[in-house]
Amino acid sequence: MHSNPSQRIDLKGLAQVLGLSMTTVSRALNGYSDVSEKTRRRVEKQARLLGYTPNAQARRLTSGMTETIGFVLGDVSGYYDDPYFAQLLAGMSEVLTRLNYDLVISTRGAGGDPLGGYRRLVDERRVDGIVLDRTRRDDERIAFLLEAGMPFVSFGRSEVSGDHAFLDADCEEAGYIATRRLLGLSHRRIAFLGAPRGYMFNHLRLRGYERALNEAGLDIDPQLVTVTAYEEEGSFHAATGLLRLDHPPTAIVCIDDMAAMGAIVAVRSEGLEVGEDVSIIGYNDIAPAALMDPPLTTVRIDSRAAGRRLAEMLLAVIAGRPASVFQEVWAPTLVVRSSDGPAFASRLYPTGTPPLATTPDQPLPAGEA
Amino acid sequence: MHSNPSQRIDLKGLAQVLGLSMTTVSRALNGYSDVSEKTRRRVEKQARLLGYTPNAQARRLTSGMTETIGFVLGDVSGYYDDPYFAQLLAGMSEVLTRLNYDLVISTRGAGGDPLGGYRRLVDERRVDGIVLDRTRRDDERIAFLLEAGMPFVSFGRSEVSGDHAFLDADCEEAGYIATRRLLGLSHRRIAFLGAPRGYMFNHLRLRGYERALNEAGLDIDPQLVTVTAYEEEGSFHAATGLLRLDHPPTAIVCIDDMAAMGAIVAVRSEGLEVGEDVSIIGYNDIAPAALMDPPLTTVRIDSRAAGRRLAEMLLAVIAGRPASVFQEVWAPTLVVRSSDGPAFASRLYPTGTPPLATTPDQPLPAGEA
DNA sequence: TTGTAAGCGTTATCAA
DNA sequence: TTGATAACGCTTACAA
Repeated sequence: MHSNPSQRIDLKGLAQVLGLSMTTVSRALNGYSDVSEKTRRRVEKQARLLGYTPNAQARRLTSGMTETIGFVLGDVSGYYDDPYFAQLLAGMSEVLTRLNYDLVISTRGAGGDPLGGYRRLVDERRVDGIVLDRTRRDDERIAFLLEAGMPFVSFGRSEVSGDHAFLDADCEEAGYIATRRLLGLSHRRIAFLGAPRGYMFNHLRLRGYERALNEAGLDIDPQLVTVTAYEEEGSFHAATGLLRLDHPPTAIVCIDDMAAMGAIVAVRSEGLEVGEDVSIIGYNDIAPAALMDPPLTTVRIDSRAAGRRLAEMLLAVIAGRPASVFQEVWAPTLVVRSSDGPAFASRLYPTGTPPLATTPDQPLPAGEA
Repeated sequence: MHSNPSQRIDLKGLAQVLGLSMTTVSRALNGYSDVSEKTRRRVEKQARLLGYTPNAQARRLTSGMTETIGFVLGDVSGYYDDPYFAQLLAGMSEVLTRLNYDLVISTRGAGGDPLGGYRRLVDERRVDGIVLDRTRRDDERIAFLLEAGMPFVSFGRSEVSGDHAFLDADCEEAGYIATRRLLGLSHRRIAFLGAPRGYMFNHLRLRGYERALNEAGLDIDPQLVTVTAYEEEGSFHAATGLLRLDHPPTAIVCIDDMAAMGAIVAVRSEGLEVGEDVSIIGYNDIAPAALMDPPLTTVRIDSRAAGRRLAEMLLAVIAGRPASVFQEVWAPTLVVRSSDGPAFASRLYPTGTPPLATTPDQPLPAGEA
């Protein structure tokens, strides 16, 4: 493109070559109206010729804008194995790059401070705005950012969510439609394989699950509601526990597809058939979901689109639009594949009548035909 | 921590409060030796009290360092679904944060220029260094960064790799041990389900595959070497093609675990059993690999550790160490699980003698017992 | 050991 | 329509 990349030219140099002042050149390049069309063209041409590009740091210092938004990784062990996360990133990057914005990823940093990573971004003014995910019911990050006056948008709500921007899936609906689907397949003992209770998405999905059950006239059996360490191994163990109950579930609503994978393995290792003896429904619809065996029935949310939208919202908030305007809840959709099936196919309850939550009167160990 | 977060204090303000010059305060805070211990303590205490943190932009402008390294996402469609990528990021972040470095993620940007994203980072001096991945045999990014004088490190070598830092798995070895493993299980018709030829890792792994076959006295059957679009769907189709050959393979070496997932689905949909009729070996050992059905035998490389090491190397190069010192090739390890098994178990060749590459004399369609 | 002052490369204010 | 000049907040020669 330009002659010599190693010999950078700055605004002053460019102005000198053109016989103009830095001011004029700067304005010509930034599309100000008070520059003659002729001058502008001349400047633009020369800039291109000499490969001039403004120094981002200098521009940031003067303008007070960093043209950067931040994302803080959660704890370092296994949280972000989930492909949904890469999709979220890719989606954000798509729109950010278009607007010449950078996305910086940092981690929480050492030390117990869960706010550490956020403090750094805020205090050192490294970013113009922040994206949060995996919100908790009472999320201290939200309080912190609100008080610091840092623009942000969260992927997920919280119970303290007031005047901030967020994008969220309708988690309650997600839990509801998954459970409804299973009820429609005549399942009566349906388990909920969840994440820790503090997470807002877990809370809401569980609520949807409970609502569906109640509407069907069924009680909630606490034994069927589990909380995992939110990892695949955790879900494997949790699912195994469920399947070894005196009255095991014939269906499991899983908090996400990764958890569903763990559950599938658990079902198999108990000698049972997925989609027959035990139905499984996931959440997210990550790429591997369609390729699993059996292909996973799941509740889909488009994380790449979510990433794009989150970035757009944040950029708008940074630009000064009131944050509370941007509060979106997206409807998830059920993607039916093959990991669920009618309850009567299950060998767990050959008589076809699993006991209700409160009346365990038909003991029958798991894994028997 | 500090009194009023909305009312930032800068170096000048802090100096004023302390009755010192900016210089002294700056040096005290940056650990210079020519500041009296007493002054330093006083400064540090006051700084903490007032919640002073240096403005990152200003520091960057003066120092000429951005304290940021860059990573450019490949094309936007499905490349980074792979969990290995999230691991790489997490690993890099771990060490970067410790040193107060940021990681910025950008995309290639619109327009056909494959160097677009890199140009932006380099020209606008947004980063001190760059990490590349998925190198190609003749990688123009390497040439570009070399010429631009931008420090970088690549995850993967290239054929033009001279004086730059890289970390790579021993890909040839990886292809070799996977193939050896299958040969040891008496397989004779072993396919290679690869990525496009331009990729260096594909090139080397294929070489390892070929070497193992040759050492075993077997010819390479071009029909058994496929190139996919490097996505799961692509590998599904490619694997299906392989299985429908007149003389289908009894084993498939896959370019990565995601491809292996596609292959597994293909095997099943042809009515065959994974690990019996057709053995599958993956690469990477992503988290879901152990949870798949059957658990995937794969060649493991620790991408999180790789991420950490890449960051360390890059930081060293940025600090001025000669790049060519940092050229590491890591040995991969075979993780045996259940997706591979002895050739005699395959119903594809009941007589136990699959034809060699050049002499297809025993036609026997796939999927027959 | 501490302070003065000159940058770093922009953008923005105010005259001309 | 254009041009001096002053910020922006920090680091670092160079003096004291």
